[in-house]
Amino acid sequence: MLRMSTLFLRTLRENPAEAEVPSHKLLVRAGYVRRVAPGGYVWLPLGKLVIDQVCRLIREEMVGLGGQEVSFPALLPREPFERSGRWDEYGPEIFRLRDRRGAGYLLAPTHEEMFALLVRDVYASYKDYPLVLFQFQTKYRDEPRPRAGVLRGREFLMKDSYSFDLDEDGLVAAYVAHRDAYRRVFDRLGLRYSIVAAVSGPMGGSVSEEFLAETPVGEDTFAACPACGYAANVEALSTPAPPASAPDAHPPLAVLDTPDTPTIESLVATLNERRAGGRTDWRAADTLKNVVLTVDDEILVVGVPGDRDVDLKRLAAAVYPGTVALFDDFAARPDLVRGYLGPPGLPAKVRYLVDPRVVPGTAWVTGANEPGRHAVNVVCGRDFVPDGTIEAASVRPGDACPRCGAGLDLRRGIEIGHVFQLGYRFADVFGLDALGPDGTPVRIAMGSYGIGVSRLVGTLAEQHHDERGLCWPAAVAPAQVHLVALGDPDAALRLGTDLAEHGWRVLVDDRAGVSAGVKFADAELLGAPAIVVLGRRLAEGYVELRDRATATSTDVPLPEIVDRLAASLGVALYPMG
RNA sequence: CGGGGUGUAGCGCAGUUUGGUAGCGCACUCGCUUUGGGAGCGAGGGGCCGUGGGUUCAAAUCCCGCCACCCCGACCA
Repeated sequence: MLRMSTLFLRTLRENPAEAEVPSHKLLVRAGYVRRVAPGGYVWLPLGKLVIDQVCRLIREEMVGLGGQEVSFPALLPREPFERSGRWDEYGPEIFRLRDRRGAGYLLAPTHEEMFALLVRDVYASYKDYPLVLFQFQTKYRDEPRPRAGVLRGREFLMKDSYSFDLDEDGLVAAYVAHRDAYRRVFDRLGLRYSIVAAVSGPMGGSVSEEFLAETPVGEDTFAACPACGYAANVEALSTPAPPASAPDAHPPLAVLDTPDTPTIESLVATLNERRAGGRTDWRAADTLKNVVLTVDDEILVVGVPGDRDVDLKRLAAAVYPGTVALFDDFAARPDLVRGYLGPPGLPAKVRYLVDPRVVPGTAWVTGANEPGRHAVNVVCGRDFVPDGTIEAASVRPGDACPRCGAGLDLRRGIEIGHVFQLGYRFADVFGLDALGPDGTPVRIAMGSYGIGVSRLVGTLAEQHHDERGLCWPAAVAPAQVHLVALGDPDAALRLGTDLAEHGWRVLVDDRAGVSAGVKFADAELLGAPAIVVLGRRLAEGYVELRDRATATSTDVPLPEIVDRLAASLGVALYPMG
């Protein structure tokens, strides 16, 4: 039982100036966290209780699928990460440091290497597998821009687990078990989320899905199909290609003078003014926009329909692990005519990739590679042949679902979990084998599965709050019952002790000399799901039971309060500690 | 990385234009009153004015550098 009179807590009446998103404002105002560094937060007693409850709940599910808990250091030697290539691949996101002898270390952004090495060193036989290990560990990533309180920090708590199997079927089974366990975790937390196809990034491997909690402040955009339920991160979304048609069905290519038309908008206006090709219905979608980029040090030109932009995140995912940047040194490349680029006549050595919508037989308006000139009826497959296709065009609501063709919705979400079938990437690097029954080594297939625990707390606050404050799900609330003592606190303390003995986490506001209004406001801000007021009707044997989420209240005879709480909380009970 | 904004007590802010010993609200301490929706009166404590340099008799205030935080842009061929 916690007592407000001694709890290390000071609520704030006003929002912190630095906070923008609701969860950040409320977690600071309600005294759950405080910022101590860019992207670094201290968890105060109430916040720590929530973290612990979330960990407990996740741990139950991980143990439930056969996982065994370990704990690695966050401070790791650099060699394993050099061997896997991620010392370089992760780039500036890794916090690197040296010890007094000059040896290289890092603060781990994730632990695949270490788990692969550990299992290799401990296990040797096929009889040892399958295996799932997990840990709760602080991760460090030098984010370019920490944001939104605990939603994107540079130091954060993660549950990461790793599966080790003798074959691909075993890996799939472990993957499915994790996916199911994650669904149970997030369902028990009352989160609204979607499981979406994802790109793997520095993890490598083929199959990966993200769990995205829907909220307007989310940093990930994903496409969801209202018809068939398909969902994918926009970075992983594939574009259905229209059927190819005969390239000869179009009039021959013609070059027009189109002065002062460096943008798609100005080009379309000019085409319509000039009645180019006898038409006045030219649209941006009739043009082919050619964007010059660099991938590492190589120049890449990407062609997308003119009504779309190149989405650098999608492009980066498509060319990973290459690093993408916009090309801007046109002065050094006079053969790349800025504003008037087109695929026929591009320098031969420049790689040219197009959006999947640009199929053979489609006709476009493009630059003619001369200042102030464009070409019409530029037909793919006749006038130019791209080097390939690439998923780089921006995704828009209504784009076709790759599975069923219906129009997609675009939504925003926070990545709260990610599951990967890594396959053999790390096992290959470290020689992770088991000796098989026939005496030959069997390479171990790995999976990697993460839940951002500290981010999850921020996400819960984001999805469970109202204008008065937080509103925790009972499963992880720092207190499931908040007792407000309006007169002498003795009765509340007795009831609190009683409720705690029934297994509830209880917070009693036993502060002396604090007005009822302040106590009510604090109770609503702190967000316990059930609030019990011991006030004016206590003498008659009644207390008032308030439901934080619905803001409804009823007077309940004192002897019935335990049953009423059990009914309204409706969850399994977990004793504090 | 670029642009904009902001750094003054634990929190929210004024003061900077026009240099002259640092203020308000909340929070905190003490006293009296009040006690079911952020109470009243009175008396207090607490600040290297982000940081380093410069100008000046004198700098929160003017000048230069740096750091941090917030927002926007990461952008179109």
